[in-house]
Amino acid sequence: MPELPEVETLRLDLGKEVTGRKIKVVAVANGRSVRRHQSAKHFRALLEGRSIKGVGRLGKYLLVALDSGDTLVVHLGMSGQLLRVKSVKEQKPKHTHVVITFTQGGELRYVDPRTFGEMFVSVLQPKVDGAPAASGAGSMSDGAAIRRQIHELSHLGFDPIEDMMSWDRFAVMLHQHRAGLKSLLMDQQFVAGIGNLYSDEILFTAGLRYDRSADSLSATEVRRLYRAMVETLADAIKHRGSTLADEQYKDLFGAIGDYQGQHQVYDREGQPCRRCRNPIVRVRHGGRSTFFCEHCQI
DNA sequence: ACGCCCGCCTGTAAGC
DNA sequence: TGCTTACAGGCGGGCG
Repeated sequence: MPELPEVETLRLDLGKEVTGRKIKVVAVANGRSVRRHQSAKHFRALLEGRSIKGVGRLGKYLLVALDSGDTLVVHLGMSGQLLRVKSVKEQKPKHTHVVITFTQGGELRYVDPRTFGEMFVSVLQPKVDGAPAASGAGSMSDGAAIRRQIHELSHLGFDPIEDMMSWDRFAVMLHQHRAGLKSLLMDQQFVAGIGNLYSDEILFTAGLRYDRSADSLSATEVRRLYRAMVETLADAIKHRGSTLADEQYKDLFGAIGDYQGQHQVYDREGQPCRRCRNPIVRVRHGGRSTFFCEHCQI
Protein backbone atom coordinates (compact mmCIF):
# COMPACT_ATOMS: atom_id res chain seq x y z
CA MET A 1 0.00 0.00 0.00
CA PRO A 2 2.21 2.81 1.12
CA GLU A 3 4.54 4.39 -1.41
CA LEU A 4 7.25 7.00 -0.95
CA PRO A 5 5.01 9.89 0.21
CA GLU A 6 3.31 7.78 2.88
CA VAL A 7 6.61 6.34 4.10
CA GLU A 8 8.20 9.80 4.16
CA THR A 9 5.27 11.15 6.23
CA LEU A 10 5.86 8.30 8.64
CA ARG A 11 9.62 9.01 8.71
CA LEU A 12 9.16 12.68 9.61
CA ASP A 13 6.83 11.89 12.51
CA LEU A 14 8.79 8.86 13.66
CA GLY A 15 12.02 10.88 13.77
CA LYS A 16 10.42 13.36 16.16
CA GLU A 17 8.74 10.68 18.26
CA VAL A 18 11.43 8.08 18.83
CA THR A 19 14.85 9.67 18.31
CA GLY A 20 16.80 9.41 21.56
CA ARG A 21 14.48 6.78 23.00
CA LYS A 22 15.75 3.48 24.35
CA ILE A 23 14.14 0.16 23.49
CA LYS A 24 13.16 -1.84 26.55
CA VAL A 25 11.34 -4.88 25.18
CA VAL A 26 10.39 -6.22 21.76
CA ALA A 27 7.46 -8.62 21.43
CA VAL A 28 6.95 -10.63 18.24
CA ALA A 29 3.46 -12.12 17.86
CA ASN A 30 3.86 -13.28 14.26
CA GLY A 31 7.23 -14.58 13.18
CA ARG A 32 6.41 -14.12 9.50
CA SER A 33 6.94 -10.38 9.95
CA VAL A 34 10.59 -10.98 10.91
CA ARG A 35 11.14 -13.88 8.49
CA ARG A 36 14.62 -12.78 7.43
CA HIS A 37 15.88 -13.70 10.89
CA GLN A 38 16.48 -17.28 11.96
CA SER A 39 14.26 -16.62 14.96
CA ALA A 40 12.25 -13.89 16.65
CA LYS A 41 14.68 -14.20 19.55
CA HIS A 42 17.57 -13.24 17.32
CA PHE A 43 15.62 -10.19 16.04
CA ARG A 44 14.76 -9.11 19.60
CA ALA A 45 18.32 -9.46 20.82
CA LEU A 46 19.56 -6.99 18.22
CA LEU A 47 17.04 -4.38 19.40
CA GLU A 48 16.56 -4.65 23.15
CA GLY A 49 18.65 -2.17 25.12
CA ARG A 50 19.51 -0.12 22.02
CA SER A 51 18.86 3.60 21.64
CA ILE A 52 17.51 5.21 18.48
CA LYS A 53 19.79 7.72 16.80
CA GLY A 54 17.50 8.86 13.98
CA VAL A 55 15.12 7.74 11.25
CA GLY A 56 15.89 7.69 7.54
CA ARG A 57 14.29 6.31 4.40
CA LEU A 58 15.26 4.80 1.06
CA GLY A 59 12.37 4.33 -1.37
CA LYS A 60 9.59 2.59 0.53
CA TYR A 61 11.92 1.39 3.30
CA LEU A 62 12.08 3.07 6.70
CA LEU A 63 15.51 3.00 8.37
CA VAL A 64 15.77 3.30 12.13
CA ALA A 65 19.43 3.92 13.07
CA LEU A 66 20.53 2.28 16.32
CA ASP A 67 23.40 3.21 18.64
CA SER A 68 24.94 -0.21 17.92
CA GLY A 69 25.53 0.90 14.33
CA ASP A 70 22.88 -1.58 13.15
CA THR A 71 19.71 -0.45 11.39
CA LEU A 72 16.12 -1.54 11.96
CA VAL A 73 14.56 -1.71 8.48
CA VAL A 74 10.77 -1.55 8.12
CA HIS A 75 8.83 -2.26 4.94
CA LEU A 76 5.03 -1.96 5.08
CA GLY A 77 4.17 -4.07 2.03
CA MET A 78 0.52 -3.66 1.00
CA SER A 79 -1.22 -3.38 4.35
CA GLY A 80 1.35 -2.47 7.00
CA GLN A 81 0.96 0.28 9.57
CA LEU A 82 3.26 1.69 12.23
CA LEU A 83 1.44 3.19 15.18
CA ARG A 84 2.87 5.20 18.06
CA VAL A 85 0.91 4.60 21.24
CA LYS A 86 1.54 6.50 24.48
CA SER A 87 -0.63 4.44 26.78
CA VAL A 88 0.26 0.78 26.62
CA LYS A 89 -3.25 -0.08 27.80
CA GLU A 90 -4.84 0.96 24.53
CA GLN A 91 -6.40 -2.03 22.82
CA LYS A 92 -4.16 -3.66 20.23
CA PRO A 93 -5.67 -3.88 16.77
CA LYS A 94 -5.95 -7.28 15.12
CA HIS A 95 -2.77 -8.33 13.29
CA THR A 96 -0.41 -6.47 15.62
CA HIS A 97 2.69 -8.54 14.87
CA VAL A 98 5.49 -6.63 16.56
CA VAL A 99 5.45 -4.29 19.56
CA ILE A 100 8.49 -2.23 20.56
CA THR A 101 8.26 -0.85 24.10
CA PHE A 102 10.42 2.11 25.16
CA THR A 103 11.97 2.56 28.58
CA GLN A 104 10.40 6.01 29.06
CA GLY A 105 6.99 4.52 28.37
CA GLY A 106 4.81 4.14 25.34
CA GLU A 107 5.30 1.77 22.45
CA LEU A 108 5.53 1.40 18.70
CA ARG A 109 3.22 -1.12 17.06
CA TYR A 110 3.65 -2.86 13.72
CA VAL A 111 0.30 -3.97 12.30
CA ASP A 112 0.06 -5.86 9.00
CA PRO A 113 -2.99 -7.99 8.07
CA ARG A 114 -1.60 -9.38 4.83
CA THR A 115 1.94 -9.92 6.18
CA PHE A 116 3.54 -8.84 2.89
CA GLY A 117 5.58 -6.33 4.86
CA GLU A 118 8.52 -7.11 7.11
CA MET A 119 10.91 -5.80 9.73
CA PHE A 120 14.54 -6.80 10.03
CA VAL A 121 17.75 -5.59 11.60
CA SER A 122 20.56 -5.01 9.16
CA VAL A 123 23.82 -5.62 10.98
CA LEU A 124 26.64 -3.12 10.45
CA GLN A 125 29.24 -4.72 8.18
CA PRO A 126 32.86 -4.75 9.28
CA LYS A 127 34.74 -1.83 7.75
CA VAL A 128 36.36 -2.58 4.40
CA ASP A 129 39.95 -1.42 3.76
CA GLY A 130 40.12 2.11 2.47
CA ALA A 131 36.37 2.74 2.67
CA PRO A 132 35.22 5.50 4.99
CA ALA A 133 33.40 4.44 8.16
CA ALA A 134 29.80 3.78 7.20
CA SER A 135 27.73 4.62 10.25
CA GLY A 136 26.40 7.96 11.45
CA ALA A 137 23.33 10.12 10.99
CA GLY A 138 24.82 11.78 7.89
CA SER A 139 24.53 8.59 5.90
CA MET A 140 20.78 8.42 6.56
CA SER A 141 20.04 10.98 3.86
CA ASP A 142 22.58 9.81 1.29
CA GLY A 143 21.12 7.06 -0.86
CA ALA A 144 24.47 5.78 -2.10
CA ALA A 145 25.86 5.52 1.44
CA ILE A 146 22.72 3.73 2.62
CA ARG A 147 22.93 1.19 -0.19
CA ARG A 148 26.55 0.54 0.70
CA GLN A 149 25.86 0.15 4.41
CA ILE A 150 22.61 -1.85 4.21
CA HIS A 151 23.45 -4.62 1.81
CA GLU A 152 19.85 -5.93 1.85
CA LEU A 153 18.87 -2.70 0.04
CA SER A 154 21.81 -2.56 -2.36
CA HIS A 155 19.53 -3.39 -5.31
CA LEU A 156 17.44 -0.21 -4.95
CA GLY A 157 17.70 2.62 -7.45
CA PHE A 158 17.97 6.31 -6.64
CA ASP A 159 15.52 7.99 -4.28
CA PRO A 160 13.68 10.69 -6.24
CA ILE A 161 13.34 12.99 -3.22
CA GLU A 162 16.67 12.48 -1.44
CA ASP A 163 19.08 11.93 -4.34
CA MET A 164 20.07 14.67 -6.76
CA MET A 165 19.84 13.76 -10.43
CA SER A 166 20.48 15.93 -13.47
CA TRP A 167 18.08 15.84 -16.44
CA ASP A 168 20.94 14.65 -18.62
CA ARG A 169 21.69 11.76 -16.33
CA PHE A 170 17.98 10.89 -16.10
CA ALA A 171 17.77 10.95 -19.90
CA VAL A 172 20.69 8.54 -20.20
CA MET A 173 19.10 6.20 -17.68
CA LEU A 174 15.71 6.30 -19.43
CA HIS A 175 17.23 5.71 -22.84
CA GLN A 176 18.88 2.52 -21.61
CA HIS A 177 15.43 0.92 -21.27
CA ARG A 178 12.87 -0.13 -23.82
CA ALA A 179 10.26 -0.91 -21.14
CA GLY A 180 7.01 1.03 -20.87
CA LEU A 181 7.21 4.10 -18.63
CA LYS A 182 4.89 2.79 -15.96
CA SER A 183 6.77 -0.50 -15.55
CA LEU A 184 10.04 1.40 -15.35
CA LEU A 185 8.81 3.93 -12.77
CA MET A 186 7.55 1.02 -10.66
CA ASP A 187 10.84 -0.88 -11.01
CA GLN A 188 12.51 -0.34 -7.62
CA GLN A 189 15.91 -1.07 -9.12
CA PHE A 190 15.48 1.87 -11.49
CA VAL A 191 13.97 4.38 -9.06
CA ALA A 192 13.01 3.59 -5.47
CA GLY A 193 9.66 4.49 -3.92
CA ILE A 194 7.12 4.73 -6.74
CA GLY A 195 4.23 2.24 -6.89
CA ASN A 196 0.96 1.80 -8.74
CA LEU A 197 -0.79 4.94 -7.49
CA TYR A 198 1.97 7.52 -7.89
CA SER A 199 3.19 6.16 -11.23
CA ASP A 200 -0.25 6.93 -12.67
CA GLU A 201 -0.31 10.40 -11.09
CA ILE A 202 3.21 11.22 -12.29
CA LEU A 203 2.52 10.09 -15.86
CA PHE A 204 -0.64 12.18 -16.04
CA THR A 205 1.21 15.27 -14.84
CA ALA A 206 3.97 14.57 -17.36
CA GLY A 207 1.39 14.13 -20.14
CA LEU A 208 2.80 10.70 -21.02
CA ARG A 209 1.07 7.36 -21.51
CA TYR A 210 1.83 4.37 -19.28
CA ASP A 211 2.94 2.30 -22.28
CA ARG A 212 5.28 4.81 -23.93
CA SER A 213 8.66 3.14 -24.23
CA ALA A 214 11.27 4.88 -22.10
CA ASP A 215 13.80 5.18 -24.92
CA SER A 216 11.35 7.11 -27.10
CA LEU A 217 11.23 10.28 -25.00
CA SER A 218 12.44 13.60 -26.37
CA ALA A 219 14.59 15.90 -24.22
CA THR A 220 11.49 17.98 -23.42
CA GLU A 221 9.55 14.89 -22.39
CA VAL A 222 12.40 13.69 -20.18
CA ARG A 223 12.36 17.04 -18.35
CA ARG A 224 8.57 16.93 -18.00
CA LEU A 225 8.74 13.42 -16.58
CA TYR A 226 11.49 14.32 -14.10
CA ARG A 227 9.66 17.45 -12.93
CA ALA A 228 6.36 15.57 -12.64
CA MET A 229 8.03 12.83 -10.59
CA VAL A 230 9.67 15.17 -8.09
CA GLU A 231 6.77 17.60 -7.83
CA THR A 232 4.03 14.98 -7.55
CA LEU A 233 5.88 13.15 -4.76
CA ALA A 234 6.75 16.39 -2.92
CA ASP A 235 3.15 17.58 -3.19
CA ALA A 236 1.85 14.25 -1.86
CA ILE A 237 4.27 14.49 1.09
CA LYS A 238 2.93 17.98 1.88
CA HIS A 239 -0.55 16.45 1.96
CA ARG A 240 0.64 13.59 4.19
CA GLY A 241 0.02 10.87 1.59
CA SER A 242 -3.08 9.23 0.13
CA THR A 243 -5.73 7.34 2.06
CA LEU A 244 -8.26 5.65 -0.24
CA ALA A 245 -11.80 4.53 0.55
CA ASP A 246 -10.62 1.39 2.36
CA GLU A 247 -8.67 3.61 4.81
CA GLN A 248 -5.72 1.24 4.86
CA TYR A 249 -3.10 3.94 5.06
CA LYS A 250 -2.93 5.65 8.44
CA ASP A 251 -0.10 7.78 9.73
CA LEU A 252 1.90 7.20 12.93
CA PHE A 253 -0.97 8.54 15.05
CA GLY A 254 -3.74 6.75 13.16
CA ALA A 255 -4.83 9.77 11.11
CA ILE A 256 -5.60 9.55 7.40
CA GLY A 257 -3.75 11.34 4.60
CA ASP A 258 -5.03 14.22 2.54
CA TYR A 259 -3.66 13.78 -0.98
CA GLN A 260 -6.47 11.56 -2.35
CA GLY A 261 -8.52 14.70 -3.00
CA GLN A 262 -5.73 15.95 -5.29
CA HIS A 263 -5.62 12.82 -7.45
CA GLN A 264 -5.81 13.54 -11.16
CA VAL A 265 -6.42 9.97 -12.35
CA TYR A 266 -5.96 7.28 -9.70
CA ASP A 267 -9.29 5.75 -8.64
CA ARG A 268 -11.15 8.22 -10.89
CA GLU A 269 -12.43 5.88 -13.61
CA GLY A 270 -15.25 7.52 -15.61
CA GLN A 271 -14.85 10.85 -13.85
CA PRO A 272 -13.94 13.88 -15.98
CA CYS A 273 -10.27 14.65 -16.53
CA ARG A 274 -9.48 17.80 -14.55
CA ARG A 275 -7.72 19.21 -17.60
CA CYS A 276 -9.86 18.27 -20.63
CA ARG A 277 -13.10 16.89 -19.09
CA ASN A 278 -12.92 13.60 -21.03
CA PRO A 279 -13.59 10.57 -18.83
CA ILE A 280 -10.61 8.93 -17.10
CA VAL A 281 -9.99 5.45 -18.48
CA ARG A 282 -9.07 2.37 -16.48
CA VAL A 283 -7.12 -0.53 -18.03
CA ARG A 284 -5.38 -3.58 -16.70
CA HIS A 285 -1.62 -3.42 -17.19
CA GLY A 286 0.68 -6.08 -15.81
CA GLY A 287 -2.15 -7.28 -13.59
CA ARG A 288 -2.59 -3.86 -11.96
CA SER A 289 -5.26 -1.22 -12.44
CA THR A 290 -3.96 1.70 -14.48
CA PHE A 291 -5.76 5.03 -14.76
CA PHE A 292 -5.06 7.62 -17.44
CA CYS A 293 -6.53 10.24 -19.77
CA GLU A 294 -6.51 9.20 -23.42
CA HIS A 295 -6.60 12.82 -24.52
CA CYS A 296 -3.97 14.41 -22.25
CA GLN A 297 -1.40 11.59 -22.22
CA ILE A 298 0.49 10.62 -25.37
C1' DA B 1 15.29 -7.29 -22.01
C1' DC B 2 10.60 -7.26 -21.25
C1' DG B 3 5.78 -8.41 -20.46
C1' DC B 4 2.86 -11.38 -18.16
C1' DC B 5 1.83 -14.94 -15.02
C1' DC B 6 1.71 -16.66 -10.07
C1' DG B 7 2.13 -16.95 -5.04
C1' DC B 8 2.49 -14.85 -0.73
C1' DC B 9 -1.89 -13.24 2.84
C1' DT B 10 -6.39 -11.09 4.81
C1' DG B 11 -10.34 -8.18 4.22
C1' DT B 12 -13.96 -6.16 1.79
C1' DA B 13 -17.23 -5.37 -1.82
C1' DA B 14 -19.77 -6.84 -5.70
C1' DG B 15 -22.26 -10.33 -8.18
C1' DC B 16 -25.35 -14.21 -8.35
C1' DT C 1 -29.23 -14.61 3.61
C1' DG C 2 -25.63 -16.89 1.89
C1' DC C 3 -21.63 -18.38 -1.21
C1' DT C 4 -18.19 -17.27 -4.76
C1' DT C 5 -15.26 -14.17 -7.14
C1' DA C 6 -12.45 -10.23 -7.89
C1' DC C 7 -9.59 -6.95 -6.24
C1' DA C 8 -6.48 -4.13 -3.05
C1' DG C 9 -0.79 1.38 -2.42
C1' DG C 10 4.22 -4.65 -2.93
C1' DC C 11 7.67 -7.90 -4.19
C1' DG C 12 10.12 -11.78 -6.15
C1' DG C 13 10.44 -15.60 -9.19
C1' DG C 14 9.59 -18.12 -13.29
C1' DC C 15 8.41 -18.64 -18.03
C1' DG C 16 7.91 -17.43 -22.84
